[in-house]
Amino acid sequence: MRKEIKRIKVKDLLVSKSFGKEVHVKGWVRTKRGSKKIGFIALNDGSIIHNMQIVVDFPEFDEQTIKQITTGSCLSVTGTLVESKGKGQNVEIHARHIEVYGTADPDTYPLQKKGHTLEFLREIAHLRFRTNTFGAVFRVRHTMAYAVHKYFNDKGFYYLHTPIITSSDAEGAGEMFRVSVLDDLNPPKTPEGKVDYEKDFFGKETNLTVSGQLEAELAALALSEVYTFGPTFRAENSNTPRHLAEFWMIEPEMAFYDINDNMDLAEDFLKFIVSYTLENSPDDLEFLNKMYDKELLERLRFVVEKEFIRTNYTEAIKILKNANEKFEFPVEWGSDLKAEHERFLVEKYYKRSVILTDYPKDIKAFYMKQNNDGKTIRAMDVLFPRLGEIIGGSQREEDYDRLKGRIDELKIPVKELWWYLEVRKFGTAPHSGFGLGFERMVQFVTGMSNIRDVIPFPRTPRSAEF
RNA sequence: UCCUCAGUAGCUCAGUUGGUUAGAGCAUCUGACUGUUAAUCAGAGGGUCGUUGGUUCGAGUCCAACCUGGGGAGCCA
Repeated sequence: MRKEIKRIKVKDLLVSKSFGKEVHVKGWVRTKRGSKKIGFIALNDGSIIHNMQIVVDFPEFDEQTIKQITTGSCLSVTGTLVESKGKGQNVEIHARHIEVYGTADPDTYPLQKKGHTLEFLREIAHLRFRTNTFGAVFRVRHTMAYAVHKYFNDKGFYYLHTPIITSSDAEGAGEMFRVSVLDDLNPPKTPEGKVDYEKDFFGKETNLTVSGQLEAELAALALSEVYTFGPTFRAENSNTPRHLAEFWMIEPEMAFYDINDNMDLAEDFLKFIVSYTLENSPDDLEFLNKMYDKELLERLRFVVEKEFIRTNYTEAIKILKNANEKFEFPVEWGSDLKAEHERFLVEKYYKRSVILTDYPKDIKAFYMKQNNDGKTIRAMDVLFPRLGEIIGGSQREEDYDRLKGRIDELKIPVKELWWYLEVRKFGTAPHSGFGLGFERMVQFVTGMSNIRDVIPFPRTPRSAEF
């Protein structure tokens, strides 16, 4: 029985200087090439985008083992770490012993050495992690998720887990997925003939959450600063490269923050996420820059370095009206900005990230703090190049009467929201918050143009495979 | 959901005004090569042309519906 040497990750071996030492590495074969006598295996274990080159003197190994080493197979290799004689890598391993953990039949294994389209890889999402691209994307996604927690933790925010099953559809943030255990063929009915949700698991109609904001506000009015970071669900029939039915959203909520504090936080937060990722995932970002988007790194640095433009909705309307630009949708004070308008402001007019504030109250949610002009509310949208709105937020209406008034105006059922109103009755405070779609941020940082390529297993209309 | 483009070998694509037996590159397999870098060179195998129906002597090609995917729009994060 051979004495087992501890396995070392490729990432660590590539910078190792322990030449001449016996090492142990495990991973998946990207390519095998060579002649009858000598072979080269590119081995990747996901720890880094780069591969470890394994040099094999074929005559020293039995033919059966060598035959099993094909693209996609999984190996455990022991050998000597040496300085590479070839160009393209600094170190390599001269194999002494190879164990094949898992074969990958070349006739049926769908991944080749050559590049594949992202569309094809989406159909084999269970295997696409093994490509350079998706390895890079999901390592970057991790780095960004970690950066989110680090940022808020360092600032004294508490990570709050808001419910995934909810009974309030108060925000009106979109169509919801119903959660029910009722017999779908023969549900209990009320005397009026409607489905009787009193008989359902929770005794009322429940859905998957579309936002954790309302609950986060409750916590903020006690813990001061909290944030959520969790799955969010929208049953909208949206078929675009920017929408998912299941996505991850980040929602900080802060007591004693006004709209300006809120903007400061949003800008600082976005810049931190980008710069942290630039610093901690340089190899992956460089790869994505080279393969998919030649201006990616430049754009990321630009976001970090340049101050965001801050202006208000009314000013934006003026600019758009005076713009020498043909828009498909008309620009009128009171109507919401369309994607074309947002992109014009960001990409053509200011050529900067933009924060717009003070939108007309009728195009925004009921909970936003009303300005004294009676027409606008203290909303803020952060607009990014390519993506448009990446953050939507506001100062919240903390005044009980004004909030109640708005709820009544919009005929929102108060009975579902008694708790939300009650925190305005007891020790209310000015407070603010915003929401960020995590995948959209990952899109921005990785340069991936389709949101389905930045979440491991995308859920979209008519698609829930894997 | 609307508009638009596409679906041909495992992958990426070509296929003329409708006309004999549907092609290429890569991948795969076999062979050659003692240091390769998406290795190279030679040969071989590989197809219900998305599905169904229609027009026609004849359909990969024309028409219709549907399915799947891309892009744009709406909804939104």
